[in-house]
Amino acid sequence: MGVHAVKTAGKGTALYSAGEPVGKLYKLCSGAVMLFDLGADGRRCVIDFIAPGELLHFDLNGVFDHYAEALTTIEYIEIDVADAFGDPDFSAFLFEQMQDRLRRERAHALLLGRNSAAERLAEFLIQASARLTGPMGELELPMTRQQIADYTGLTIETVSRLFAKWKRDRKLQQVGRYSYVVDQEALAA
Amino acid sequence: MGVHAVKTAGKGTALYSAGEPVGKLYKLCSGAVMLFDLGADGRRCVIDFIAPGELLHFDLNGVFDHYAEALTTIEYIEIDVADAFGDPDFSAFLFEQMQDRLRRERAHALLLGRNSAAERLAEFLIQASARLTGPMGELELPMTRQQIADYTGLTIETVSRLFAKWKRDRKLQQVGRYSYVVDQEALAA
DNA sequence: CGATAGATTGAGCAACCTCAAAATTGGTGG
DNA sequence: CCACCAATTTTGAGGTTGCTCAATCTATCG
Repeated sequence: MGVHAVKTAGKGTALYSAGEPVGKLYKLCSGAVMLFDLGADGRRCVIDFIAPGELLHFDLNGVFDHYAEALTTIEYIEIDVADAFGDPDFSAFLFEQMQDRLRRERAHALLLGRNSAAERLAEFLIQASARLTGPMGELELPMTRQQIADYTGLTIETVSRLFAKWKRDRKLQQVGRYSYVVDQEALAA
Repeated sequence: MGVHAVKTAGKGTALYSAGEPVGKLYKLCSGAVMLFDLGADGRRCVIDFIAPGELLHFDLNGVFDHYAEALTTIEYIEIDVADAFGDPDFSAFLFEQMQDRLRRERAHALLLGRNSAAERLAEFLIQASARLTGPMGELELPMTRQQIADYTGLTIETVSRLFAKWKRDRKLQQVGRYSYVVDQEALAA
């Protein structure tokens, strides 16, 4: 594998779209990326949120079957698909990343299977805390209410109401535009 | 990879359980297997249904994080995890299987994100038709209503009511204990 | 033939969605 | 710095869907 330049993209940039031929693999270095899909009826479903160090997708050929969009200004590396099979170290990395992603997709399905809106959203916050926590222990949620709704299978209004309720109950504190402090104990109940 | 004997297991056999140390990989030869998870509260969530030719899991070490149970009498092969890395052919197979599984998990999440019960269940039948169709074009559903409910995030009663309604509307015909003929066109609407 | 697990059907209700309006935020330019 | 605009979020009221609870029906197996 050769040396790869770190590229930059602004918030809102579409990194790739469904239907485009696959060219490169992307490894996120900083910032956050959202992966999503569009149903036949235009309904959007958020598949996953990507954190630094993770690969965006695992398709080495064919066309993309989902969309990737930067939630913040990001830094990332492009990796040529030809490099993927040659390097045994990279193969091992690829395998681990796929395992991780399978686990997360499973956790996501489990979240969506939960019946109550409160359980779904609490589970989302707990999952997010494990991966998107900043240096000071605060949770960074650089996504809109709509995107949270599309990840949890709820409406934006339901998400908004639950956040408001939890703020009143001191289970959730907003400490910045996108920063929260979460009482995981309280939310788990 | 050496020669592996084909093993057999009866309907209802637990192939592995969450928490057990991973030993072997399993490739299904005939029959159907259900993968599922148990929430902290005992709620069961069906992750996937496995068809012949597919691997059950992709964990090479550590402990299982889900359960696998035979839905029918099955035949399968056990593969030693040590063989996985050596053989390049098997590595490629493993990679393809993981890609397939990621796609299916994604499709599952998309299904669960749909808002109406009818859409979720119709999507399940359409997905199942693509993978679990028998030699004569009939859909084999060797799972209980409860298992379908746990896969679609619905209750058993809702599943039962929708099946009954679709049978009345001739969108679904039951031709055997576990066999159906599906009018995919009609269900997609 | 009885026993047991699974499936069906019905009635009532609560949770969440829908629709609508107001409030807040962030960005832009004067 | 302030005014204005667009986008997002919040809040409210009402309606529907699907869940809950409960009883009946069916199939399978000893």
